[in-house]
Amino acid sequence: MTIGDAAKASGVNAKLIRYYESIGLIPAAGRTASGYRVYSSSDVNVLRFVKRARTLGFSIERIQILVGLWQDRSRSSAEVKRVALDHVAELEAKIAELRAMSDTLKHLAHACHGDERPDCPILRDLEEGGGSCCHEPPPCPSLAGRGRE
Amino acid sequence: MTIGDAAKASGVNAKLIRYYESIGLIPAAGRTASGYRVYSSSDVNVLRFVKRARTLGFSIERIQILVGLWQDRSRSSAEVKRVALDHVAELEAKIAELRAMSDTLKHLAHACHGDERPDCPILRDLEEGGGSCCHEPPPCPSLAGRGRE
DNA sequence: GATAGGGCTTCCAATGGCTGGAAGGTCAAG
DNA sequence: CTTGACCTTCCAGCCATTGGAAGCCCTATC
Repeated sequence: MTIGDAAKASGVNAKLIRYYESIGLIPAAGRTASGYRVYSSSDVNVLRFVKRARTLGFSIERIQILVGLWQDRSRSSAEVKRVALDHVAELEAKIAELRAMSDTLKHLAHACHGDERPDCPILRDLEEGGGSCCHEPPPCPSLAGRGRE
Repeated sequence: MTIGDAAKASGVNAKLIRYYESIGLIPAAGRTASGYRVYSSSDVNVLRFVKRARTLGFSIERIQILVGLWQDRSRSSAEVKRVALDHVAELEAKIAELRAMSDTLKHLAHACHGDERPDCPILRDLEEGGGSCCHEPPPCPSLAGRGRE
């Protein structure tokens, strides 16, 4: 199997296969006399494993660990589960971060008329650093210390 | 004000200020005779605007647009709102993607005993490409509707 | 045997949004 | 005058790819 065949069989781009080899995620493939990389069906299985893991958002670093565990018959499922749950924790943290951004912006956009007039709470928030998302008429002197230190 | 002062006042790293200048996000600062960059308090306001926009996850490209609208007195709030809602849509798409990953992994991790035995549904999923996350003997047709499509 | 095409090889560069370091100039205080 | 904190530029790296250029290999056709 050439790299192109392995790419088709695994769903991983030939270019990406070379990259994965270059960073040591997968072992260096064998070569023909003329220098072409040669792959077996078990190499393709590894590539598919990597592809699926990437689809689930695992970093290359964690995939390296997972591949190692996968090929280690004396692994414990606890080890695998820990890697997975570490990743879940990172995903959840990222989701919470994006969720906060989105909610803030939805709130601001909701308060924005979205018409031809220039007045806009979104820009006001960006200008003021988000300190006072609610832009009430009273000049709120209590906010004097807002964000400048 | 030197770049260090502007950094302190705006909360944007001096290095990042130079970077923002280099990519054209902010205009090139004035210089002293000896080549030091000089900033005014309005420059600091721009930097704070950029910082807040980055905090809300806006791309540099969109921040450029937002800064332009901010400084355009004849802007319409509709333009600003559209930029914001485009960004919200991207955030929501990303959240959905991460949510799907996280849910799949949580499901798999839940099914994993997490003990000293090597048998692990997480690795099985990665191996099989996620085609059959439920590896039960019965093909569980009742689960057809939930999130799997 | 020449040629055309596809696939393979390597290396380099770019993406986004920074961050770090090296090598050197500048400035104020002691 | 020296120290040290600041400033300057440039280069390189992070993550996980993707793209392109230049050139070799292999097969098929004429």
